[in-house]
Amino acid sequence: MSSTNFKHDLFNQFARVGKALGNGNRLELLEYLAQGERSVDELGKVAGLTTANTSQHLQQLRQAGLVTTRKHGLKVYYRLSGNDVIALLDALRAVAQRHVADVERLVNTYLTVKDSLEPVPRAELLARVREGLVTVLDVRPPEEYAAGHVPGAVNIPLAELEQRLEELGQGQEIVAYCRGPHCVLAYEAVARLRAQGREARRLEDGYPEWLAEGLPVEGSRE
Amino acid sequence: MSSTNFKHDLFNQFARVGKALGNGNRLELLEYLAQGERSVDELGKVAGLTTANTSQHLQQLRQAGLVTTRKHGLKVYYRLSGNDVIALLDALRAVAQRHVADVERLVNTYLTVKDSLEPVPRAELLARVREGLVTVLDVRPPEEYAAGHVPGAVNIPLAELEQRLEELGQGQEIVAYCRGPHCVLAYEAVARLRAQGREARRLEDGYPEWLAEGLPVEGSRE
DNA sequence: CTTCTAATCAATTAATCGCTTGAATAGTTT
DNA sequence: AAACTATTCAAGCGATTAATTGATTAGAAG
Repeated sequence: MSSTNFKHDLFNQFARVGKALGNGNRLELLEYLAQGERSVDELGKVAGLTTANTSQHLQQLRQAGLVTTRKHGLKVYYRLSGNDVIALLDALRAVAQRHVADVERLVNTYLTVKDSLEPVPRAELLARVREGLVTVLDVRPPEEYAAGHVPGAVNIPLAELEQRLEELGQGQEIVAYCRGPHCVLAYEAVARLRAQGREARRLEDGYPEWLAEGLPVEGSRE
Repeated sequence: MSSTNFKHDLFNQFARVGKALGNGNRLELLEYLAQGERSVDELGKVAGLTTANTSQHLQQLRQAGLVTTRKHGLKVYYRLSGNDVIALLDALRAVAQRHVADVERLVNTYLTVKDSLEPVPRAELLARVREGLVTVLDVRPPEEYAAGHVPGAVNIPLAELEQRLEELGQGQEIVAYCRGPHCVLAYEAVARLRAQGREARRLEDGYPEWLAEGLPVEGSRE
């Protein structure tokens, strides 16, 4: 095999991964899987796709090496192949945010208006959690919280936030997080908390990035 | 706009970048551009594509925000939009190498047989260069070397390596590098140097990663 | 001004992709 | 065993992609 053929073959293989990332629904599925293992049916429901369509997209992701499966009874559970997939997703999103004008505009008009403050770095949050100086709020759905979360985080889905304010330590700053760097839930939570007179900020990125950095995690995920 | 629509729109925009990465020829073009700015014609020649085809692929990359252009006379020069694109390419290749069996096999059967030693970390090479304890060999084509290279690196294209051995400091270890983590040229150079009784290793990854890490660089690139 | 050159544009064609639909497979429950 | 369920498979159809070809545009050189 000549080195040119080698290079072509190799880069075509790399392109398989790129192709898998070239569909919005598949990227959404990857973000949901970054919260923890899920079955096809569950993924279809949360992503708003039919089971058949979900299954086909997952097959694509699997062939590209981005997810792995295990079977239990009738159900097939999918999960990310490793934390490096989280890093890849983050690199993709970072490039898109910096260089794709439509992304910048979407983020500015939908997210930044809700919270324009700098997010709290993970290392800083970890230190403050250990000193009990902050309340951590996880606004994801309960099953995602159960799969794994920042130690000591309180899980309150957005719809219940106003009714459960007293569960969040009085007089403490609240740091909210969600599924990733562009998750509306955390932005919305921070806006609502501030409207109630609370001091609130977002955690930098989301739970998957906390996990990928090797920081301590609570929950059934390991 | 509902948050579901926002999410779909946003992830579809992210997918634009993914799509751009979903073609082997485009990934090769990105790797060549990571060495420095090039014109369409030059890129077509080095990638083995027609100018028209090259131009179309570059348009795709440009619409995805991965490259930018400037025009000088008849020529249009393309360059990467930023170092974060290098990081994205590396994340993609890393995931593919770890999770795509065909990549693993290609790398093992074509690269690892030429050099199975651990590459030299960039920080270590930088320290040893400053102490004059090592010879750095850049095996890329001269125009890529001229666009930017590791300080003090000697540029010898592979075809001239055996004839120009005496240009490489006697009794010193040689650290060779090339275009990126899977560049055949550095692997081949190390194998040939060892066959000549020289002590030789590869630099971890390649020049673009050196640059992206903010380490000192020589050449017309800035 | 004419000729040449680099890049882009536009159209064509075959291949691939995404979604839907319904059948098939494999496991569980009654 | 029959009925139910979760997932995959297979086929169909419209949309999109990649490479080629030739025309067009814009700049340089003679």
